[in-house]
Amino acid sequence: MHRDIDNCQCHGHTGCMAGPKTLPLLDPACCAPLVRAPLDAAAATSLARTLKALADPARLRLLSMVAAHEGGEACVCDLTEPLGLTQPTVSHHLKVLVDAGLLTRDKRGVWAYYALVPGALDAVAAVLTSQDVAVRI
Amino acid sequence: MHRDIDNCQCHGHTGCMAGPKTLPLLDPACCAPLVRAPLDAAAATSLARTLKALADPARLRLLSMVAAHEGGEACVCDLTEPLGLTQPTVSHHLKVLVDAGLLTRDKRGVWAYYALVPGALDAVAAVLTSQDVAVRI
DNA sequence: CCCTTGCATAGACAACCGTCGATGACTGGA
DNA sequence: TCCAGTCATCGACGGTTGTCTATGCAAGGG
Repeated sequence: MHRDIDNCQCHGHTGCMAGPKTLPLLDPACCAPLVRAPLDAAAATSLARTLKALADPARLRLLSMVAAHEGGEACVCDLTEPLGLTQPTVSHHLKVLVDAGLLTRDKRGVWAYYALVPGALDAVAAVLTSQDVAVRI
Repeated sequence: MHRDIDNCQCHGHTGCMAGPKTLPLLDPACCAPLVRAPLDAAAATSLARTLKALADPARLRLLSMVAAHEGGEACVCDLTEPLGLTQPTVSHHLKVLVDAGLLTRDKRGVWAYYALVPGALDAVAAVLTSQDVAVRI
């Protein structure tokens, strides 16, 4: 019943064997898909931290709004009004997403532009799914 | 800039055009991957509810322990001791996962057997990822 | 018919979370 | 130099959550 955590095959998703600092919150969970072997406490805590950042309606909408915005980036003033929340609340949610490694923040002049971290959401999805997937494009 | 929500292509993941009652919490988010178009409030709330059920170390470990257990099912007494939590707490977490549509509960005699809902985690992963994936096996 | 076993529920409590208004910091013009 | 605009931080408040102990309920064996 021993499962091959050691003999891990990474499927090329971001954050796996890609250096020391990429997606730190996801690394422990890397190569240990949820349904293949029991998670140890550390990996569970790490993955839960990332999922907790995602598990909020406002933050999910922020992610999708940033992704759908022209240029793949948006500043706070673009997001406040369509989201229907105050500017401090939007800033707070964006900070949570940045801290979780899901968004990047780029301050240019007076504006702060937020953008998706490429592959971050895919890495979360890869841990959740049991299917061995092939990227089509 | 109009994105094709109407002209939706389902990739065959569970809960999509598969009847009225399968995975109710995921249906609103179906066919609207996070990064393709802005989520409306209802879809965001629905997806957040499912992710909130996942965003806890104990529940993540429970999911993986149930999946890795022999026969793909486990009763509460199998999970309490390795998890290091009391029996009421384990029962509470299992109820949260059942209510989220991620686990099934089958009472046989004195024991309650929990098992993964097939495709439930894959459906969550499919919403999170932007990649058009092909199942290999 | 009792007694043990497995599980769910109820109630309580501390910790955490989402939201707000108020305020401060910084940038770029007039 | 002052002002307007953008954003982050602070402090506060109500609601939610994870955990526990205590208790109830059902099944099965003496």
